[in-house]
Amino acid sequence: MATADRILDIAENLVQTRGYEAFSYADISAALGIRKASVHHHFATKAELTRAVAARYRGVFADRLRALEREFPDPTRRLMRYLRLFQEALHDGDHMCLYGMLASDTQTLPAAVRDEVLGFFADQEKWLTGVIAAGRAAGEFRFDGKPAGTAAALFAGLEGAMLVARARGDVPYFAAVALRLVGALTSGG
Amino acid sequence: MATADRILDIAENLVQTRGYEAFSYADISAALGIRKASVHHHFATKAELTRAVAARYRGVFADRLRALEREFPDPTRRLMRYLRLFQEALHDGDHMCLYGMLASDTQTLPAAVRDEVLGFFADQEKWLTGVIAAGRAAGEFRFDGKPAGTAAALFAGLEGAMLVARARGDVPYFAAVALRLVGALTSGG
DNA sequence: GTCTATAAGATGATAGAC
DNA sequence: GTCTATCATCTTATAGAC
Repeated sequence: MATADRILDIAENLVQTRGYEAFSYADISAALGIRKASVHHHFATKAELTRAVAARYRGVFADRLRALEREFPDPTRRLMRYLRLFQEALHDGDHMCLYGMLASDTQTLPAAVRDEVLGFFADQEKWLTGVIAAGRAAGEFRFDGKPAGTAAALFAGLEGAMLVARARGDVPYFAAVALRLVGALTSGG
Repeated sequence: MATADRILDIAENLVQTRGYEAFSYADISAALGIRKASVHHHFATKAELTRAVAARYRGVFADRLRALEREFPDPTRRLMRYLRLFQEALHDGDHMCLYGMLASDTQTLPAAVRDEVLGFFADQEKWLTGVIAAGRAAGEFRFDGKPAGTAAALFAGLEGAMLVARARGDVPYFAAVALRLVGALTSGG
């Protein structure tokens, strides 16, 4: 495995656990066993490194969503698998969603990273809107108003559930809240 | 107004906009117009300063909830006013909920501050549980399961809506998502 | 209570040898 | 690609004068 990829793996974990401000080249150097200068050789600046982490994760997640579309034609099952992706991102309850974490650092974030965060949020709302609209058309979901509004509320709910779950180190809390959000938003009046 | 209180005001704003890791004694010194050493005279360590900010805000918010109970006996109106408190915390779309922001810094937070964060979350879930239970008893709300579960989902949803809204600088987004969460969670099956 | 001065350490980043 | 060495700057925090 290439050094650049190992650096991205380590940086991804550091951002998810500590955030943009609280991780450093020294952390990566220690975890990988090479000097700080060597890390800079692969990613010259922290802005470029974090942008690369964000862009890679976004692509990986988009691939996973496409896989869900292939494997789970049923909207309800597709949505349940989507919840599982979020729960997996929590790891043992000590990782925040990469983009939720970066969002909390919005004010100090390099512009290119912020663009990836907003792009990821837009990706998720668009995908969820499609699933929810298909579910209503199939008679599986019931809700008022446009699908986009329900999708936005569901996505925000999942981000908040991850934020609180990680503060508590409580994965079952996330699972319970996520299920209730889906239940309330897709079987309402 | 006492210097200590002005320091707390400035620190509160800095935590809500930049987070625990990204604010410094130098920021407070510049905003207040006194030297860093003078800030340390009032709050010896960053841990103690942040703990004081967190404890004060928690008390103020608890007072506001008690005021809502006095002024709005109707559960639906009480809940709508609760949403307004969250929206006000967003300011112009550039402030995160103080505790949501600190929650994102969980891993690097002093233990005393983390305790305040978890205490605030518990406060909010308990209060919301009471409002929701009263609303169901009064025939205003309809939902399955225990009130505590619905309260947890609503609170998480509001935190997530604030996180995403601030990243976008979009207050109307928060208002729309908050209303939909309340609608779905309190008028469901 | 506020100041000047200072400390010890971390930060992101660069130059240049191997 | 990795290293040593170095840089300017920032961080939290303290000592002691006024």
